[in-house]
Amino acid sequence: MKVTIKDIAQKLNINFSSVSRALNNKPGVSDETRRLVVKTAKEMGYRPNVIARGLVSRTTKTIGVIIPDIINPLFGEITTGIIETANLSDYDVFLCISNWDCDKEKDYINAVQQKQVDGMIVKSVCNENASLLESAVVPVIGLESWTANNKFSSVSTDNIKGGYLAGKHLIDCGYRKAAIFSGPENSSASQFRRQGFINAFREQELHFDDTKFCVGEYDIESGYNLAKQLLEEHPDTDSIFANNDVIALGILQYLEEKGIKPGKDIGVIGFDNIRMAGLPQIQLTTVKQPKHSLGRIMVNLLLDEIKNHSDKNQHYPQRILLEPELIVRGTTSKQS
Amino acid sequence: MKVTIKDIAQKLNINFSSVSRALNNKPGVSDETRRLVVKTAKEMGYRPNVIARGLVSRTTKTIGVIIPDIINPLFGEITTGIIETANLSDYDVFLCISNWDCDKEKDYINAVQQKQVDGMIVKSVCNENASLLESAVVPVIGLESWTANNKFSSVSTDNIKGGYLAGKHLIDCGYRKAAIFSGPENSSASQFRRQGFINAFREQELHFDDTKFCVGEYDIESGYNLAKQLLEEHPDTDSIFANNDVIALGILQYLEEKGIKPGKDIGVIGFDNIRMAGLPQIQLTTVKQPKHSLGRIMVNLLLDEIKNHSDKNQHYPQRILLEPELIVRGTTSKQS
DNA sequence: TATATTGAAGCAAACGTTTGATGACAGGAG
DNA sequence: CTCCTGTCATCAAACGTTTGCTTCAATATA
Repeated sequence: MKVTIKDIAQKLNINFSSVSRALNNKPGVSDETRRLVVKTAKEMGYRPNVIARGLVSRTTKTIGVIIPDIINPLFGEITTGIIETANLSDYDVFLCISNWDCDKEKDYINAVQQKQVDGMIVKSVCNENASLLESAVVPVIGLESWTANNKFSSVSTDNIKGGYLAGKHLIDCGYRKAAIFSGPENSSASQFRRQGFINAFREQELHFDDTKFCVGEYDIESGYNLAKQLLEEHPDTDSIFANNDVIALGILQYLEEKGIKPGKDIGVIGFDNIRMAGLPQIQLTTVKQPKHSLGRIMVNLLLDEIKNHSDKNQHYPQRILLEPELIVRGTTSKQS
Repeated sequence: MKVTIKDIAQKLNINFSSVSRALNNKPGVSDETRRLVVKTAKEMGYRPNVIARGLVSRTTKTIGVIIPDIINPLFGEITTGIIETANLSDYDVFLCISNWDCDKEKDYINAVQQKQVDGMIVKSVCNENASLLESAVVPVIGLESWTANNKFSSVSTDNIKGGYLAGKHLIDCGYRKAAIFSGPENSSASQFRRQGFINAFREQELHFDDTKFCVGEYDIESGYNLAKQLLEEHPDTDSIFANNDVIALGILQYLEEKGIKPGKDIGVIGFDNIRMAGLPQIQLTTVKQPKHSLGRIMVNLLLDEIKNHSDKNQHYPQRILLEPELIVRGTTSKQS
């Protein structure tokens, strides 16, 4: 049976509030009773019921995390960063997987609030939920969800710069007929990456052919299918910027099957720098995101907002941008 | 401000218990008040406080999941299966990452119980925590943690059979001087895989050289390092059974760098069948685990035990074994 | 008409904590 | 000897629900 504060009090013939104060190191109990309480609490195997505590303190030391996918190692690493950082401050994490589904995301946003989380971190997959997030009763940190007049803070890799790095690198290598493979969302992330990419082309007074902006899913199959489709329709394409590494892996799969050599016959650059990208068999050129840092910084920001949540008026949404980094490997190379 | 059941009651000038009954479709309220309550509850944006509800119902509709690593896609897929299945029954998931650390695992086991989870799923990384799990106040399902006299149920791929499939396949291909690369744990999983593997050798009256049972971590680097070490010390090794695909990827990385052709010069077989294993550049022969099913079945088993948790006496720990499947790809082939 | 039956509403306890208010008692100052 | 101060303990309310019990009026039954 679960032992409560009252069980301890009864056993010691004292009032249960003394037990509470003793256990929480609050003043108002003599050293002797305190020692005694602590001792018997341990003996009886007492574990505070944090949900009862939460009822009165109105905090649960829990944050909700809503992400679209946990199999993609990008989110795996970000989530690891989130959980590790949260744990340092004794917070636990409700993990929810929206599976890129807008309705499911909406349900989760409501559900975690019902569970009285102290705050949430959301990688939103659609704009329709923006107002739901803005009207949340707890602080919200968005991952890659900055829009012009955001009501909540957001952390992201600098996607414009990341896109630019990708574009610039392709140009430097001599590629001129590039394509972009984007994920499904019309989120800021993919727009910014595209924008940065095109900026790089403009800067050199080069033209990016908009018909080569291809939208698919964020998975291997999609990369494979888009590559097939694109290269059949536009065989002159000389390079592809995949919006994430998983898509790029799909591209590489198609190229391998067709005997097209990435880096030689066609340039491929990804985004994220998941671990697989560095394998010698893959050697994917990519733009690195500081994945663990993203998680860590989001949590720190969130905990800070939780702390100051009472004085609403002094809350200004922040936008934090982390630096991307170009990682050059074998799937791109100087064209002669 | 958060709106409570009492706010609604006050607005409607009725008692708050009627509101509760109305909202929960319990008898004892007239249809008219029920309609009225439901309507104003919606208008006022009422969201039940599930933790207060949990205090009285003594359940939280939450399960704790403790796994060692979320970046490995194996656990990513299992976790996805867990979360999706749990959600179907309106359960949420506390996700904890032990990072293969025994102490951290212990802390988590205690922490999730304090948070009053209704049950937990644990992939334990060390035997020391067995008693902690057995004395848990809530049902526990182990992932790959069956021992002779288990007190809690456990779900696992049939690792003996999986090991056997791997061994048999290597033998069928003509490999005779095999090595095993194991993860760190002395858990049942790795022991069973080894045992099955050796059974296959015994069955053919072949000898497995025990000095080639190598213990490392479950990551790419470890696979790389073990491969380097093994092949320098035992250059006659003709095949390696990696206890998971990530280790195998590390092996392939080493082989690639050395110009050794997997499947031709040396056989490599993994375990899990993560998605990367099927990439044409990788083509890793492996033993497939039904990852999503593992998650699903663990949750169903757990929810069942939660339902019947009251009558302790009729609780018999079950052991559920799922079928592994050999997936033959390019890193093994018939030797002449 | 008197009594039993029903249905709807209200009351209050309980879940396990935290915490402000109150009380008892001792020791020190005047 | 009285008054004040401070320490430690108890009391009780509160957090937001659920739920058993009671009350009350209206209706049905005899």
